[in-house]
Amino acid sequence: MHPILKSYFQDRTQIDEEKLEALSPFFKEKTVKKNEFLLREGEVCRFNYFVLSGCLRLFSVNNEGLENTRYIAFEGKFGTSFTSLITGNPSIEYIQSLEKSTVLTITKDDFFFLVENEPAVNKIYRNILESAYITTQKRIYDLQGSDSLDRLKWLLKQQPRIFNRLSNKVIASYLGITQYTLSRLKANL
Amino acid sequence: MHPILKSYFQDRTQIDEEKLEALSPFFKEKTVKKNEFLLREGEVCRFNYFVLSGCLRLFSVNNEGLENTRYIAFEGKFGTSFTSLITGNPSIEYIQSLEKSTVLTITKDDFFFLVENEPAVNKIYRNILESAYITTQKRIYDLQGSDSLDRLKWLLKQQPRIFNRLSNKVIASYLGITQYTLSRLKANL
DNA sequence: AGAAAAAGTTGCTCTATGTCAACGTTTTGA
DNA sequence: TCAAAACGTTGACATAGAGCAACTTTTTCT
Repeated sequence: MHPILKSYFQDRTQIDEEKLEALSPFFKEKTVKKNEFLLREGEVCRFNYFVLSGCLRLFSVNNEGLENTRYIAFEGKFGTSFTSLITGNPSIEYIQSLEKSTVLTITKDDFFFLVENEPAVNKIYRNILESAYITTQKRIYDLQGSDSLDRLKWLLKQQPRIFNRLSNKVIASYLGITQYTLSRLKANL
Repeated sequence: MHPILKSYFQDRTQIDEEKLEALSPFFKEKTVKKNEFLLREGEVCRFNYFVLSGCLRLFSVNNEGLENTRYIAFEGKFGTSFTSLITGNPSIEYIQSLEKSTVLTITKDDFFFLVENEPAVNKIYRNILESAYITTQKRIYDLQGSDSLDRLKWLLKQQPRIFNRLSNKVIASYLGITQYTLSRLKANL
């Protein structure tokens, strides 16, 4: 098993080496170019992705054609459209690599089979959902109750990788503001 | 076991009657007055709540003293500050009843004990987290990418109970707008 | 039932942020 | 490596929604 995924499991479960190796074949390594799409709006999501290097972003396009970014998965994180994966409905969001990336892919069926039958994967899945809950709770309150400058300051402090590695356009779409506003805020920091 | 909670389990798991009855003693019925607080900001959350009648809201108060509502749990739903329950950290949000309500309470320790040891409760917890994921994904995109009127229309269609049973003040705090704006939007619907 | 408090409405004004256009800089890809 | 495209910045202007105040209506509490 790839050492980054191995650490991920060992940090979150008490799984033994033997079981870890048994999980390994479910994950296939895949290289994706910068800006490549792993999922488009309207498609049913069929994979869960674990990022080894690079990063993936989850975003949607609203009525006016503007992009809104919901989540960035950096190296050492799972990232997929769980909503589509869980419901089997077509995705309302896109998955796109923002850098040349390497990911491990596991199919939806394999993933949920392991969730049901392998306690360590059940635990991992619970952990993913719990982490998502915690970060989105904060995110909803931020989007409802903070102005752009406070959101930017928070990003700078709590998510420096987003600020340092990604384009202004993506950062703005993550903060829920235009690139123009972001550019002005940065000039006044 | 209370019939509403029983249906909740039976709709989501294949648990048998005997096991259901074994779970029953973990849940204690509690009556709460309208506007009563079950959790305040800064307190560590110690319970999970299942609403039998009435409703609970989860909200926070921002820097300027304005309330932002994140979630409303109506009858037949679990509602608590899972972030505080999971992390053990003091809550950043309040839990308040908006109507005279009856809830079943289960302690944090009992709840997580059952999540680990009773497959049906593990499944229920997974289901709660998955539902939260699905609704908050949509909510983030709405807050980022729709204007107030579109959010109101969506609420009207998708969450009529919120629109019909709750005060304008609460509805506004759920939509992330002021009560003034909501009042004007309603006049123009 | 009736006083007091809370909630809702509406006019006026203000402000943060969006929109559009122009222009310089960086990145991309043949 | 160089042209084209994408990205970033900034000014001028537009606008959705906030803030405040005055007033009416509804709810709460004793």
